[in-house]
Amino acid sequence: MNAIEVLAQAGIRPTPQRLAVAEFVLAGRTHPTADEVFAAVQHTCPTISRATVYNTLRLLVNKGLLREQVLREGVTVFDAERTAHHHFVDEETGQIHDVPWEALKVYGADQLGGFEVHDLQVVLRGRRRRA
Amino acid sequence: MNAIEVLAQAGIRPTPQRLAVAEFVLAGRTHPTADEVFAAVQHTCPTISRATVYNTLRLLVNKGLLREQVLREGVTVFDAERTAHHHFVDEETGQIHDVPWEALKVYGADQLGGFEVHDLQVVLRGRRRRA
DNA sequence: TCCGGTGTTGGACACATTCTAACTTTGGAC
DNA sequence: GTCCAAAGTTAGAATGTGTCCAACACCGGA
Ligand SMILES: [Mn+2]
Ligand SMILES: [Mn+2]
Ligand SMILES: [Zn+2]
Ligand SMILES: [Zn+2]
Repeated sequence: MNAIEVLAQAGIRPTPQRLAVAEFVLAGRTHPTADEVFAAVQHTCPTISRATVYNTLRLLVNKGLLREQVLREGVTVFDAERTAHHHFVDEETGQIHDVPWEALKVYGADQLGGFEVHDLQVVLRGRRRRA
Repeated sequence: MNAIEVLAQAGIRPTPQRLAVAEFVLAGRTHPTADEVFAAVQHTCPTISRATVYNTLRLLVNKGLLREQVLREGVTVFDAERTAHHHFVDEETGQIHDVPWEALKVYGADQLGGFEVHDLQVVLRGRRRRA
């Protein structure tokens, strides 16, 4: 399913700007910031404005096609992977890597009295080992 | 051990400003932002500047007396609890609650090939059940 | 074709944080 | 006790991320 179809299915009118943003952000598994999306999208859509990038990202988040994650200081990153998973943050490069849900087991969350847990993830920080 | 002793032990000259910040931030188990520290500290030290609050917080972090946490969008929060623990973020109030390390068990982190994990925590988001 | 709604744009604004440059305080050296 | 260099503090400027706004452009149905 290509970007046009994805937008159509979500009831989003597929303007060139929205297509450019959606194609970039929904395809990769990097965890780009809004500004990284803006920079990337300018190649295919040179006149796009920062406001439209922010508007489109918010739209995609509200429609459930994209998730926001609070993983880096001072910026929001966007995540096209919508199924539950964990994150490893490389403290040197800032790069964020997905860790599959099945790779880690977390026990005890359902027994935390007083907390109604809507979302849970393990956040790991460290260095990615060079190959 | 009071704040003066803590600062002395870390080799930090105990100015009135630093004492006010340290007394507030090291005592509580809330997870205040820099601005919340600034507001709180003005009661005891009305002339303190934002720059000094930021300087002192960074100093405490660098000396290992305080930790920074990336848990809320757009702001850094500070954490006086230096032993490993997890966090529950109330999505309504923004309040952050500590979850004891022993309350949750995480398995599999040591088998993640390619990642050198320096730090690990479970981040839970949801609503705190009202009593 | 016309028109109202929708989308886009650049710049203004808001907020968190860092930087800067001047001023103040401090703790020895003498 | 005086003096000085180092350390600390300060207000405000600068930077960076994100939102808001008002004007303009586009589009789809009457
Ligand atoms: Mn959200
Ligand atoms: Mn840190
Ligand atoms: Zn992810
Ligand atoms: Zn904590």
